[in-house]
Amino acid sequence: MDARRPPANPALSLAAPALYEQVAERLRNRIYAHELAPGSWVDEQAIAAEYGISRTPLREALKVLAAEGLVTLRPRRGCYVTELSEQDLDEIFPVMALLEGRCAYEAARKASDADRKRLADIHGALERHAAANDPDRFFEANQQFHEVLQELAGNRWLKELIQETRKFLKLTRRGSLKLTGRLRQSLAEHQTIMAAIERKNADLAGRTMHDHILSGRAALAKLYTVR
Amino acid sequence: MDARRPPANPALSLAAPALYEQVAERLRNRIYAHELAPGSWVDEQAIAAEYGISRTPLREALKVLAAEGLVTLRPRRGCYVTELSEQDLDEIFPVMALLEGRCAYEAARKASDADRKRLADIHGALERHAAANDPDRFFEANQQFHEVLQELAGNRWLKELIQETRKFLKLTRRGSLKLTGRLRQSLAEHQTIMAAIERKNADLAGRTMHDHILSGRAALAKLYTVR
DNA sequence: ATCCATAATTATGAATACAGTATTATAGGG
DNA sequence: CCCTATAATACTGTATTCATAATTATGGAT
Repeated sequence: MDARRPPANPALSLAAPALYEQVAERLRNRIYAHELAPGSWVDEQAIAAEYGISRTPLREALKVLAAEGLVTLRPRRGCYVTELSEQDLDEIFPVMALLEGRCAYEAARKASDADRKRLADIHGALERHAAANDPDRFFEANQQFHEVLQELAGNRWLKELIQETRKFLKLTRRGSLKLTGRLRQSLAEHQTIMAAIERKNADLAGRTMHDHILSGRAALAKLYTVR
Repeated sequence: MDARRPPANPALSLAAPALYEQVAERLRNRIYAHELAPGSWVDEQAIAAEYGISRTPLREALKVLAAEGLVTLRPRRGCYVTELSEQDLDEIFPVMALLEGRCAYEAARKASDADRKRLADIHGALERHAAANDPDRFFEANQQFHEVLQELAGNRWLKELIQETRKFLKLTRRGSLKLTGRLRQSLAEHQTIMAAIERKNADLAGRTMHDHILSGRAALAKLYTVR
């Protein structure tokens, strides 16, 4: 493998995303929306036709999704949407709690006054949406809160592992925030986390975040048993 | 997306791996061996010709490697082997320490007497190879030890995150075990871990494993500065 | 001689075509 | 009537072909 090309300076590419990437993104969303249901077969020809593309970029997109774990490729059998078992969830959430807990710990350690202000603002939005009983916006603000923490933690790899793990959680049913009491409980947990961060108590921030995630697992479990 | 196919019972596939998978595996090994050097351009045509295949499965393999992070695909520019900076390593190792630490913790909690025996056996091999000053076999046994811990921890997702993170570490230079004293130090750390597991002290096992990984980072850093 | 504009080349991205295998349908026998 | 064996079909996996963008080479101007 000789360098027949120049070093090709590593300037960041801001080129238009490749077709396979766009397709992968669209498929991700359809999977998250359960429009492509867990366990179901993915019909290459049908989707290619629907998107007005050939199977080539579609298949490349499926390879990406397979590497992410959202679909499973069975040789000569085709592509199937990944299905998570209850046991999977019981295993994923603790890992998520570990990662997000560390994230909160690091964020609490490293946050500047300005950072804390930013977090407090988002937390304020969280409180408003909880008061208004608006699960969708609460969800939005919640996600924002977690993303800011990931930024503040300042570890690109930690962040990526979290986001990758989150992809799996997106495979599950949504709506646990709509359970009676869950919104309020989630808010209370966030208040504890926020308080720990403002007091610059990293250990406490980490621990409460850890428990917050596990609490999310419990809520999801209820969602499955209740209805 | 109607089910034009039957449920297709989810029997595990033991079919021959697809060509793109084999190619991905070969490329991974070449990347790990630095035969494809970090930062270098990957010549699709040359490799396709070398392997006697068309570009199609090769490109699919590259998509997989890109999703794993081993290569970077720049639209219309081609494929480049990922290059890790010192800062990347400073960020990856703590995450690895977190994951492996938890792994050791869980393994120590859950291990049966038979499991501890198995670990002790591998640890024994570790001691022999250290005494014989055989870094390569020490490396092998070391990897085995960690893999067994991952099994014992009993969390598929934790294991997968670790292995995925390990892929990145494989991008770095090997041979830190050949540094004078490192083999002995690594063994000493393993002895502490093993002792904690035998005493069923999960907290200690987790903490010592955590520090063991960070110690690996320090050794790697030396490798870069010394020579 | 250096720099810029333009032409030629080369590589990537995507579509189409083909081969081989798994699945489904059909026919025959128990 | 059901089960088995065989043929037909459909889909996946791979190769080939084509279009387009990026890179390199060439030639001319300053």
